[in-house]
Amino acid sequence: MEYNSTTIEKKWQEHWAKNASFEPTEDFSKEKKYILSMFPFPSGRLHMGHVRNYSISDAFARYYRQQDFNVLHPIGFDSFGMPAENAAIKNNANPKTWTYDNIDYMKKEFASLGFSFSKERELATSDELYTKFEQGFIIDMFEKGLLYREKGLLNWCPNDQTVLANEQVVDGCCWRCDTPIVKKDMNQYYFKITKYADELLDDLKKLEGGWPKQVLTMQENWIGKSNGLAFDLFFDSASKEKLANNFESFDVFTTRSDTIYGVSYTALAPEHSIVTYMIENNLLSAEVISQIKDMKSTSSIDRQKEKSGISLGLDVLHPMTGKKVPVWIANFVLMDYGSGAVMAVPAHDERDFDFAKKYDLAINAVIKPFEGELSSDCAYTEVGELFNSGEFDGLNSKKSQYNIIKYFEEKKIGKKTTNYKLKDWGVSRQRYWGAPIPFVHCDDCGLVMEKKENLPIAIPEDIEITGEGNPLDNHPTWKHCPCPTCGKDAVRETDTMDTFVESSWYFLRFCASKQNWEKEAFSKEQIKYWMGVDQYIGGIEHAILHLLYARFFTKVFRDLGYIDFDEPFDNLLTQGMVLKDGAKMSKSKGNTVDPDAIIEKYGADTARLFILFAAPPTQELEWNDNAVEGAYKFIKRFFDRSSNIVKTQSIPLIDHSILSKDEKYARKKVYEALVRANDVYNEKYTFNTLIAGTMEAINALNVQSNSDVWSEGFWILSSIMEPVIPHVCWDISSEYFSLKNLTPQVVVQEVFVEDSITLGVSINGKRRTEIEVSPETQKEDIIQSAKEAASKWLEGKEILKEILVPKKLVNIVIKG
RNA sequence: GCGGAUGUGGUGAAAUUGGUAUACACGCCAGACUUAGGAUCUGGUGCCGCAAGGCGUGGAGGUUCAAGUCCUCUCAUCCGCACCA
Repeated sequence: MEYNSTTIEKKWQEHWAKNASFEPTEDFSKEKKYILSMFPFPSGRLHMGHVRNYSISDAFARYYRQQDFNVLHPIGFDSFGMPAENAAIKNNANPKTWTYDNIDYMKKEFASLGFSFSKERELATSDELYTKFEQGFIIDMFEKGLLYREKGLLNWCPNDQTVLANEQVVDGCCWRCDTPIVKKDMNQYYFKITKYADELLDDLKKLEGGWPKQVLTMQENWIGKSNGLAFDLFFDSASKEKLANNFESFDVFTTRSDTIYGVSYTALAPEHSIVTYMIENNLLSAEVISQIKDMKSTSSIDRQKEKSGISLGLDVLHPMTGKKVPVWIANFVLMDYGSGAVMAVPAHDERDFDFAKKYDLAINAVIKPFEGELSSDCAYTEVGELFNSGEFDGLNSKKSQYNIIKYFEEKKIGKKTTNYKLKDWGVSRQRYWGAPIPFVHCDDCGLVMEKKENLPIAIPEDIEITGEGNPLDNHPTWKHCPCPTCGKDAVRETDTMDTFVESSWYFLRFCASKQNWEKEAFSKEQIKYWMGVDQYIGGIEHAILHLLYARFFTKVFRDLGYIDFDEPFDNLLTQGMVLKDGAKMSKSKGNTVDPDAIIEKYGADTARLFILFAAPPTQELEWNDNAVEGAYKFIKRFFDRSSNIVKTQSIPLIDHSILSKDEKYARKKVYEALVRANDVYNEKYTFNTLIAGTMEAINALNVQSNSDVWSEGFWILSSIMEPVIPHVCWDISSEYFSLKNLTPQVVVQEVFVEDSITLGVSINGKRRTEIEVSPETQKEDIIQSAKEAASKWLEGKEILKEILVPKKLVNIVIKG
């Protein structure tokens, strides 16, 4: 029979659907594996990145099913978000219709690729049931003080007309549409992720080994913990007077307490409250005010180009010397880090140095190198010896930090402080297609949470999407509701949640079985059994955003008593990108390959085989049409050779000793592939080598004709390849083995016993020739024959040493 | 600047973790079968050299009987963060 991918794949996809082959059991006594790939946004069609992602997770899921684990391999859709709304604006479609149509299409694509997802637990985060549970969690978090509403300076995307979290601002631009963001002062809801900063940082240690180093480092940098000293700088009396005694002092933070004696000026962020006060009370000239305004409206990228500042005409008193120190505004001081004010030590900080040079400010050196001279051309930022530092003179600068912080603490003028780059997670979005934040604004009661029995607060479907303003806000009736507390007329919150809220707990929802699907988000017992995720697979682009938020939610849910573990994902595999012509596949570059077209031409098995064969999963994958063709040819050959199998219900018993050399070699290659397969699925994840091993085995089988060896070979090979090319393997397996070989395979050791061994012979480590010996040959005899074989190179030379590496080589060390 | 990674044939990539470098595949070359093939099959294919042989894992050193693998320095590329006080 000729290989026909379409009929074979259709046949087995129908079989799997009919038999619900991939549903996990509720038998919690079985060992489990939770295999999860990051769920897709329903953009309309799968792209090759998706195919790669799910081909990897499917290989794991199918392997562990064969190994008799209870496997959970769920799929869902991260279906809220702006593209749905943008599509609606563009095509005058309804976001819900658009989304669910896309989901239906993508589900068909999943099926046509043969992915073994659990169907029962399929979900879309825009489902009202999902919203209901999520809003319940939000209320719980609010009650615990982990969600709060506050006015703040926010990242605003003028194109998407919404606020963005810090994590969603990439190079000063919107992560979605690349529009430069602007700062906007408005009310916003925040998750108190900073409360967990230390734990999120410390627990990265628990993930070592299971997560790629790169991701751990990125999270560590993002949290950005630094230790230092915080203290107040007090104004002198003239300055206090200027400020009408509204300000006594301001707070600064430094990691370089050792440079305290070198402070020669201080700098405030242009957004600092003292600056704002001075502007509002006409303490600055019109020209200065306009300069500050310019500074504020400059994007963070442009601010980096050149340092600029303005003297405020104020002085503070140096905490150690009591000398006057001028106060400046500087564009490089960021309002959202520390207190928005710094002490400046130009002698030992490059930024401070540049600024001091530009504005001709004093440069007071207080650290000198242990050896050599201090240069005045640049800031000396290395460790050295303190001088001009009062009682601390002569100390090692690094070590003196301890003494100086201690001094501040004893005098009660400052204290040891830890700062983080991590900010609270702003979650409200001024958009329609999201889960409403379940709060109500009441004139009498203020901000009130919705009652849980009223959940979900679903979004209305009869909306008009114009692209201007928030459709929820514009809806004639939706936002009007009774106050949950006093019953008076009140107004609903019209902000919806960041879609990253949905993806922060979907992996927990997947643990819920269909029985209690409606009743509860998940049960403790189910969570206890299924979590943590044994293998999580997704793109590196989520290294910070999603993966940090999901870790945060896990810790919050633990503290709320829903779960009792700290980390959600035991192992993380970050797949590489799919490239074509050296660039990431993207519509804008026009270098995409449509998975549907590949499936139609070659079949899903070919697509999956190519993707897993062309590169290890963590590396970039370069698309190559010829190599896809090659994968197709291999499957055809694989299928074609299966005609050599004799039908059997169990693996054939073979007397190895009577086999020919070729037959023995073929068996060895088959079992080598099996050994490699176990290695790959359990440890290395380099599917490319497993596939290469199978190809070698087929090549070796092909030069012999023993039907038992063929049958045994296919019994094993179609088992280990099933996770990769499931359709053709099920077809062969059902035709010849009644599917009985899709089980754990036992490695037969006898095939590795060789009749003779080929050893390389090296002289001084350089390979010269080889010898063939029987496995029983004694060391002396082996070396003797090695010498004979290499006599040409040994003539007249003095032998210094003879080394035998069993089964590998002989190395003879000679003089000269 | 800080951090993380990666450098192996014409190409994608292997190398049992210190033991015969380039498995497997793509491409290319030759041959067979063909009216023909971009189908199939067989063989060849790191570089230099007629050969013997020499050279060869970004580069330079080092450790070792033995280095793609370990150490030191260095170069290049990619990714992330970045005026973070």
